[in-house]
Amino acid sequence: MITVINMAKRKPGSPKICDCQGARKSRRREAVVEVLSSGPGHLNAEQIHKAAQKRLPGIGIATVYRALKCLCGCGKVSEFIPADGVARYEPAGSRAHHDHLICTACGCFTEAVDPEIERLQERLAAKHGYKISSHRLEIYGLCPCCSKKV
Amino acid sequence: MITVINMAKRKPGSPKICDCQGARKSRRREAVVEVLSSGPGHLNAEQIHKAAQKRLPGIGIATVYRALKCLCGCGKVSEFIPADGVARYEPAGSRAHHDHLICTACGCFTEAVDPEIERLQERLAAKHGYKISSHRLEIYGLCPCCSKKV
DNA sequence: TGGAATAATGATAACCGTTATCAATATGGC
DNA sequence: GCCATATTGATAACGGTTATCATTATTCCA
Ligand SMILES: [Mn+2]
Ligand SMILES: [Mn+2]
Ligand SMILES: [Zn+2]
Ligand SMILES: [Zn+2]
Repeated sequence: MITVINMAKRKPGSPKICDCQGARKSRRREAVVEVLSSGPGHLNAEQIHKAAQKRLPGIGIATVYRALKCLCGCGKVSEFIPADGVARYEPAGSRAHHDHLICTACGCFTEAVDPEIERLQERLAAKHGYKISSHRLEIYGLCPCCSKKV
Repeated sequence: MITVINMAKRKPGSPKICDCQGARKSRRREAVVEVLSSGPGHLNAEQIHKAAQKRLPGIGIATVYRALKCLCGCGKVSEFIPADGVARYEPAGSRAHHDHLICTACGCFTEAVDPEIERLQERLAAKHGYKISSHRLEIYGLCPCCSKKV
């Protein structure tokens, strides 16, 4: 689920949300964006931090978390939290919605979308009188690679 | 996702998994089962602890967590972790699989199943060469009650 | 039935991902 | 350059969960 930051509730003087919100530019946020857009998707904060340190050796983990919140807030990045409870991040904005197949053996992520499933979710929600704002579908199992290894 | 406890890896002398596994009977585990089977579903550990204390005033939170792990391990209870990261528990065993509609306003849970969605998930997984072991579908939005209040 | 073996328990420390705090630093408009 | 303030890094705090360990409860069998 994408963390939506409520702009209205921000205290004056607190950090701006992102470049697109009139905030100042910073090399750290740029580094985080570069890591996300160049590396493989579905990285967690620690992995992003390590990758960012190769570009900016002194960057702290708190700054990475702040940048991620920032970038999620303005839609450049999307966050999702799989069953292990550790948030993963992937570039968003130009990328379309998708669900995830997650391998229980190697932990890899495969992106997938079934338009019919998406439609049926709307139907299911409507049947129960719900107005959908978002959904989360994760399928756990063995990826093709790990299936062979058994 | 149900936490599966690997019996083969248990060290000798460590607590047995559950009554059904040859473990000793205990009033605390019984109390936790009673709370789960009598109360509303989708309670978290803290809520279960409070309810259990009304039956057994001295019961500790650690025992509740142990009992829940126990009961999940032998299939009497199922655990799922929604987007807030806090595990919820509901009686399982006799109950069939279902997905959840979760209200973003009041936090209530509605259980729902669409057989077609279930089938299409299998198809989607097969299309990507996955062997499904489990899945998680959560739909977030406004419940009928909260929709009216806007 | 009384112990011995050991499983279960409660208190609490530890853990881990994440967020808050705060003094120091970087940025941008003038 | 100067000032206002946004950003930063170090680190403490947080919240849910798990590990530790001494004490207590349960089971089994002599
Ligand atoms: Mn993805
Ligand atoms: Mn349920
Ligand atoms: Zn795999
Ligand atoms: Zn509601």
